[in-house]
Amino acid sequence: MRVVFLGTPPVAATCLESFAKGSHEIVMVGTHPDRISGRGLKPVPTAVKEMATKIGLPVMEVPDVKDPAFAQALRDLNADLLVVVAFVVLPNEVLASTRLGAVNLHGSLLPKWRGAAPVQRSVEAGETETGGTVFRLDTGVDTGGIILQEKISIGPDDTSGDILARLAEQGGAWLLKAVDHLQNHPEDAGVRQDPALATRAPKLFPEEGSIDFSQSAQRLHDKIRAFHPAPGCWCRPGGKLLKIWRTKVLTETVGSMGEASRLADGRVVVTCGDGSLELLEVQPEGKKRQSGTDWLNGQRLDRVVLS
RNA sequence: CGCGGGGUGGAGCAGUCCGGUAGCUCGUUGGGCUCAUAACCCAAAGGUCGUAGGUUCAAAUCCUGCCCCCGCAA
Repeated sequence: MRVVFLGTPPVAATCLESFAKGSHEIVMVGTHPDRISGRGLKPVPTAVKEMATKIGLPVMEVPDVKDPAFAQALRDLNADLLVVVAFVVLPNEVLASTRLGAVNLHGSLLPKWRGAAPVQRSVEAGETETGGTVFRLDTGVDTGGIILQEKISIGPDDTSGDILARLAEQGGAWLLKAVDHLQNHPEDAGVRQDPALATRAPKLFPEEGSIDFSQSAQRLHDKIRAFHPAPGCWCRPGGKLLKIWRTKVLTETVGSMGEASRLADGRVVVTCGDGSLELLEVQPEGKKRQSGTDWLNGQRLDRVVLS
């Protein structure tokens, strides 16, 4: 089939790479324009653009999906299907621009965790299982009929980054399978989602990563995993930002709540509301990531109040 | 020219404002103590202070250029 691929972040790029190895012809790759980003505010191409360029596919930058010119450009491509991974909500005119509409890969077991951050929210909730869903796009947010759904497990120490990598690894194959299916059954509208089971997965914001050490160690551990590798969880000992990247849940506690101190063997732990967290990897403002032990070594103190 | 922090033995840091012996917490190595140990005691090795110039009797420290790392913001 003639397909147009739409996507932006690294996960989508990895899916594109493996999807491109299938038998379908990718007639165009659409992605966000280069963004002013990073230190120095230079324009940076999206991961999808870089991947498309690398494997020699034509790229189209899409500043605004609601622009009629976009829908027209798609119609001109005379494609059978839009394959969408982590893009934006598409208007009807765009969905109608191909023969069979559009399919999307979403990082959850829909109808659970609809929205921008399904993987992060499921990790934060302490779930042990999630997955990927390929469904037919409609104008709602992740509401369309389900073509295919695959499960993956979430380990007790897995981060959002780990799960996203796993999804990206398999996403292309899932998309291929779904597109093959639609090629043979173009009329299949997919399995309807039960709205009663739907939950929301809103985007993570940096300020939401603030750590309250009165919460249980397990809950904080889940949150820290969810916010890894972005935007990160943090606290402000002495007013300066300290990111907490990796932790381990311990039952033993030392010192008072919110206080980081050294165990006899050198491990650094902070007491929480229920249990404690060993600080495996932290990052002071303006510094590189380092082990909790290294960090406390440099503090010239035996204990540091984190919050 | 978006804002800001940083580069000092293997690691994390102090010292820089107010130039004058290279310091702290660890790690490593050797020895000791111990039934034993990641604990404790003793000792040792290990540093062109990012880099190139400048000022000075003297520069980690003051001045200038360059390289590299990171946080915020988007």
